Amino acid sequence: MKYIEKLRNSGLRPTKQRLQICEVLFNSEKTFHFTINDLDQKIKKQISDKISLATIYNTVHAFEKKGYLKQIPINSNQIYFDTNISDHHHFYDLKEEKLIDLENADVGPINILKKINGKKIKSVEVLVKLED
Amino acid sequence: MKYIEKLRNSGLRPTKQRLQICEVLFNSEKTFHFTINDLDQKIKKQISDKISLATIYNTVHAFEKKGYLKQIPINSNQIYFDTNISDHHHFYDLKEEKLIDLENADVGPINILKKINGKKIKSVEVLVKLED
DNA sequence: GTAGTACTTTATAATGATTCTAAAAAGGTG
DNA sequence: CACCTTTTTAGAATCATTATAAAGTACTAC
Repeated sequence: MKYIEKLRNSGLRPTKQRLQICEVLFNSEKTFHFTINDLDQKIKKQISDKISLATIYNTVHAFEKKGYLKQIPINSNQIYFDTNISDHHHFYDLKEEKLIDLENADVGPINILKKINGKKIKSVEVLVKLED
Repeated sequence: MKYIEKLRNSGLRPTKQRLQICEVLFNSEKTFHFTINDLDQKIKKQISDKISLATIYNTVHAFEKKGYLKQIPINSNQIYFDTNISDHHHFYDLKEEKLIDLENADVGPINILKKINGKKIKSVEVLVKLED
């Protein structure tokens, strides 16, 4: 299986559940945005075994920590994740409550002029809210 | 009282509670970031009357809708608000879990090249995550 | 392969922020 | 003041997320 090494290399045991979640998350043409609830539904559709909600939470957090998923900073009652881990940004359509990718090339270069002593920049994320 | 007109002009009755919350939010030299819990604490310290938590929620949402407060897009278990409603951005210190204002001038001009049909840009918000 | 250990999964309970409810209180108008 | 509408309130309800602790599984050494 193609995800066994990936998991092992990052110190995660390649359990059946994790491999199945990898299939759902990473085995698709396009990257996508999801909430835990979205993912739970998707798993129910695509996987015949049942995976407990707690495991889904654990796995998503583990994958995020390892850098296989990114959280999308947005105010919502649920946390949004992205399988696109490249450096990029988002549109947020307020009416449809939908996220749309915004590649780095679609945003001019961003230069943060202010420096904070002893801290370094980990990421720069742009959220563009859209209305009709 | 200086906030009576402000409230009346936006169609909100100037109740005792709303005026007191205005004092706490807007009667300070500097703008600040807060969660509902932060605000609740601040009110308890500064105001002798008790204001119910439900009223604080109602009022903050009403003020946000009227444009007197802004939500800060950030993934957290609590919603962060800002009394600084000018067009600006934020640093987020991951370790200290603290927000720091980033004026527009501290960020180079941002040019969103991609257009979405039938939608217009309402806001562009930048979140810069900081680590040690 | 087996034994031992550490990690993982699981169902369920607990937590905690936010929203809902419906009754009491207060503001606004004539 | 009398009336109607808006607002406040305490407490209950909701819902995403996290904690718990027992059972199951992966890995390592022999």
